[in-house]
Order: sequence, then C-alpha cells, then structure tokens
Amino acid sequence: MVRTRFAPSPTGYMHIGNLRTALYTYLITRKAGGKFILRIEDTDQERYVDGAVDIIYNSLRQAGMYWDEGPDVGGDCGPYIQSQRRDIYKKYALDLIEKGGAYYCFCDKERLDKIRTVQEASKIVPMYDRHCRALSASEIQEKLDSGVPYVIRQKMPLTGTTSFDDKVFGKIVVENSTLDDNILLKSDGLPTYNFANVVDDHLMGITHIVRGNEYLSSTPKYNLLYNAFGWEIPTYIHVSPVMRTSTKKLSKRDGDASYQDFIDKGYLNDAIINYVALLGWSPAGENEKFTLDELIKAFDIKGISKSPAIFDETKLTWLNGEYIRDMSVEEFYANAKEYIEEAVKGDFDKKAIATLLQPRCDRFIDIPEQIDFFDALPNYDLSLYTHKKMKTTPESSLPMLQQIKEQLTTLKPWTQQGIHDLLVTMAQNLDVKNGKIMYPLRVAVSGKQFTPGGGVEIAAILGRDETLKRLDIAIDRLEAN
RNA sequence: GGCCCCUUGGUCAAGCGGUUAAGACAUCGCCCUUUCACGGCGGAAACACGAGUUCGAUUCUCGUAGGGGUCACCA
Repeated sequence: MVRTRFAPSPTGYMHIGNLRTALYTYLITRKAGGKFILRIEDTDQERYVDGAVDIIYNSLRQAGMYWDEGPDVGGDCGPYIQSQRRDIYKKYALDLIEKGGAYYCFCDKERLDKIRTVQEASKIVPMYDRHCRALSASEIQEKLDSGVPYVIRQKMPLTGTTSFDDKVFGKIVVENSTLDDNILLKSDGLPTYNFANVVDDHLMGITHIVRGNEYLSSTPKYNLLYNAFGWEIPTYIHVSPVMRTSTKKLSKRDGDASYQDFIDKGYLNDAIINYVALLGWSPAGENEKFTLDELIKAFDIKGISKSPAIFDETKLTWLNGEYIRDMSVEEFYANAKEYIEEAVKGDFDKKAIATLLQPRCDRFIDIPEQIDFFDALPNYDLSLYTHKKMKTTPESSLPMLQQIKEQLTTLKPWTQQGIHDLLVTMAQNLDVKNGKIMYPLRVAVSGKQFTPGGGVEIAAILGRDETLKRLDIAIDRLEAN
C-alpha cells in the first residue's frame, strides 16, 4: 500500500513550488490507490505564522486535493502536527542513543560559534568537532544530573560511503566523512527537521517521499538514521525547484507566486493545476490539457525532469484561456459576471456582453477594461476613425455615420441581426466594403479602436437611444472637425 | 570553498548510439473577418564547450564553463 505525505511548514502562503510538490505527491498516490497524508511541520516556533495552517488547508481543498489523514480529519497515525508529537521524538532519540546511532552533546552556542569561526578562518568546511562524542558514560551522567542543557546528535560513520537511488535523479553517493553530526533533538526538546521527518515518516508508514531536491544531499543522513533504527528506507522522488528566472527561485518578492494570488487574479483552478503539472513533468503523448482526474491517470514518475523549470505566466494565461473557451456560455457567464458588473453598472444585457467576451478572454481580471465603454463613452480622439485596413478616415466616416443614424432611427425591431442586415444592405447599395461602414460605427459607439465584438453587437446591446446618442456625438464632432 | 545535482530554440519540453532533432507557449507571415480575438495554414528559432569511446554521438565517459542546491539548536 502506497502511503505518501505532504508535509509543509506553516510559515506563510502556499507558493507554486509547494503546490506542485503537493500535486505530484497527490497524483502518485491516487494513481497507486494509496493514502495521502497531510502533516504539519511546525517544529520551528520562530518561523511559525498565524493562519498559515488554514491557508494550507484551503489551498489544497480548493485545488481539489483531499487528504486521507491529517490534523483535521484524523487517522491512525496521529497527531499529525509535529509540535504535538514532542514526546515521541524524545523517546526515539533516547532509543537511538541506546542503539549507538546518537549521542548527547553539551556544547553550548559559544563553543560552537568559536570552533566554526576557527574553521572558517582556516578555510575548512565548518563541522561540529565531535567533542562530546568522546565523553565517557560517567561524564555524561554527571552533566545530565547537574542539569546542563544538551542536544542529541546523530553519530555519523567516519568512513565509507552511503548511497541511495532516487526515482528522478538516479544513484546518489556521498562520502560519510563529509557528513556532519547533526543535531537531532534541540535543547528545547523539539526535534530538528532532520529527525522529525524520519521518525514521522516511519511511524506514519510513508512509502514514497516526494520533496524538493534541496533535500537530495541530506537524504543519505536520513537513510543512516533509518538504518540505525533498523527501519525500511522509503522510495525517494526528489523534484527540482520552480524558478522565476534561470537563477532565481520563485518567491513572493518577485511577483505573485502564490496559488491564492493566481486565483484572485481570475485564473481557473483547473488551469493552474494543469499548468503546474506540466512544469517539470511531461506527459507521454502530445496532449497537454488535463483535468485533475486525467492527470491521475496520465501521471508517471518517469516524466519528471531533473532540471529546474522557469515559471511562465504567459503559458498559464494561454491555458487559462483554453479552459475559458471550453466552458459553456452559462458557465462562463457565472464566472465572468462579477467582473462584468465591476465595469458595467448600466442596464445592459450582461449575458450578451459575456458572449462577446468569452472567445477573447484569457483572464477574468482583464474583463473590466475591455468593456468600460458601455457605461460611459470615452472621450476619444477623432484619429481613431482612420483605419488603414478598413480604408476609413474621419472624412469618409462622417457620411457613413449620418446614413447609419438615419437608417437606425426607424429600424425595428432593434436586434443584432436586424442591425447587421441593415448595414450590410447599406454597404451593398453604396457599393463599399462592409468595413467602411462597420468600423466607423464601432468607434462611434465605443470610442475605442479595439472592442470585444463589433459595432453591430455593441449597438445591439447599447439599445437604440444610447446608440443614436453616441452617433450624434460622433457626427457633431466630425462636422466640427 | 568542500560535497551533491543540473545543462536540447526566448520558455516548458520529446528524445534514451544512426531522426529532415517532436510538440506546446511566445514570436513572425498569410488566410478568415465589421476591429480585436478565436480558428486555420506556414516561417524563423536549439543539442553550452573540449576531449575521448564508437563505423557513427544530442544520446555513453572524462574534463571545462555556466547555473542550482547544501554545508544552522531552519525546514
């Protein structure tokens, strides 16, 4: 039975890199029919951020990733919050000392700083000098009895190598002599990540560990821990980071890198998930569009790439547009409504506006500025009437608009089709291209060069009175020109 | 700096000793068209470098360069 975990530390928002790690973990798990566990790694009380746990819950749920065990849903391996597992770590740390894989260290911060300073000055790799590793049993007991603060350190082998096979990176080998005797249990009694994650992963029966590749070089240490306890080593799947640029990791400072920010910008969850899946993973076929369920079927660890991937919002935007265009008109309207109403307060047919918007909308957030002319005609420049391709100028537009106005005044009923047919007929009678008439109308009713839909569609939505009003304005201005 | 890892077009990437080196986004051109989009068609654009191994290297090995990670009582 495959069991995995997503184990974030509650230090703030959920950025895209975290989300992707969670997603890959989730996909691997669901594909294998396993259990997905959520564990909160809050052993560093200094970095703890209030509300961060809720952000994790909400983001994961909104993204459609549900966990089988976790702090809020329970499970057989709880508690799932590390700060509540304090006693467990202590017990295992002591146990490890018994087994010869760890030892007490009474060195204080000052001594540690001092040796580090010396080592750095002489350009040696800073490492604990293993002073306390040589303490005798009686010396240890004496210090313990007199209440000297202590930490528990991992006892690394001095010679040989440690290796493991990573599913993404392959075989990794390190010299044991380069391994530091890291602290397992801090003087505050809480474990370090190094220790807590190993103990918890084992106790929670985790079989596959998916995490960022910043852990690649410390994984041998964890394996040494598993070995010292006599525990089975899990399968490792390390993934490369998501980058903002080729040299910088994605971070909030460089832009909106959090999942929630993208949602707030009007990106669809499905598009975000789909794009994030593609960042660092490539499907077997040519298809690039996947729903979460489809991803579960298609996902394969073999497709995960080793090199870092640069986050490309342009492609996310395109994908988002694809999802928008795939929506039914009702679905699109339901999503776009609030953005439309943000810009259009007047009594216009919002659904008709939505229809115009759907094929030319990649992000909901872009909607308001596309339709801001409905409520109020912008004070546009007459040079807008000049359009090379349509072969129009302010001068050529004036007579067209005058005729349009005349015809429209008596048109009934006032429908898009009716307006369209009327204008096309007019073009035929005058023996001019449609654009010669249509383009000036668009400018007159919208005051813009580019609009969703053309003059006909806009006039239909605007209604007869408003359309004629705007035509009058245009005609007056052109006559005065 | 030591150690570990990475390196195919601007970006994501396929490739797994012999290919005209896929595809997608972006970009450019054309078509469609009442603008802009959508859609369709087409173009430009890449194996970091140097040695090996081999009949033959994008692919295997070793260097070089560039980049990332890690060396905490952070995770």
